[in-house]
Amino acid sequence: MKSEPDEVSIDDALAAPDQTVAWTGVRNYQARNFMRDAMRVGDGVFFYHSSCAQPGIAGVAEVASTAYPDPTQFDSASLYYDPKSDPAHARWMLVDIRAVKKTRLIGLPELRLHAELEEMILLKKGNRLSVMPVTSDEWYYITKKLINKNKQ
DNA sequence: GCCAACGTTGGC
DNA sequence: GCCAACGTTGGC
Repeated sequence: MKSEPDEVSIDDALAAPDQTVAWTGVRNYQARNFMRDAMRVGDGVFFYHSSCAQPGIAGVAEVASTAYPDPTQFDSASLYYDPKSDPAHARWMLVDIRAVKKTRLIGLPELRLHAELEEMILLKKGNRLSVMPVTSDEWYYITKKLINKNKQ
């Protein structure tokens, strides 16, 4: 899951009550569908920093709630306000995310070095999704071999 | 700031 | 349903 660290960084999430943040602001249907339909409480999440000097995986987190309506869509003062969303049938859903730990920054160039990861949606040309699935093979490869790699 | 890639909108 | 125009994302 991508977050702009200027908005919510892994440090911000770790500092939040219960280390948990609501994943507000997703306004893409595919990304919403992954949160609404595919995520289960306890699923592992890579916390990715985007649109910043050093984009990459910055931490590990987990899904901490089932999907519910994103409150910012109904807040006319919010950047994420969506006047077309009907409160009776909310258009945008989100999940809560609990930060587990900060990791070393694993940037895109490093991820691209590994043939085991070449099918990652994150690394596909033109991908712009802010929420996307990771296969269990990719999850274990990154958590076991990259995150826990002896400090280089 | 640039720009490729993609999603959304809306006229027809 | 098509598709041009437009807006957004996000790495560089």
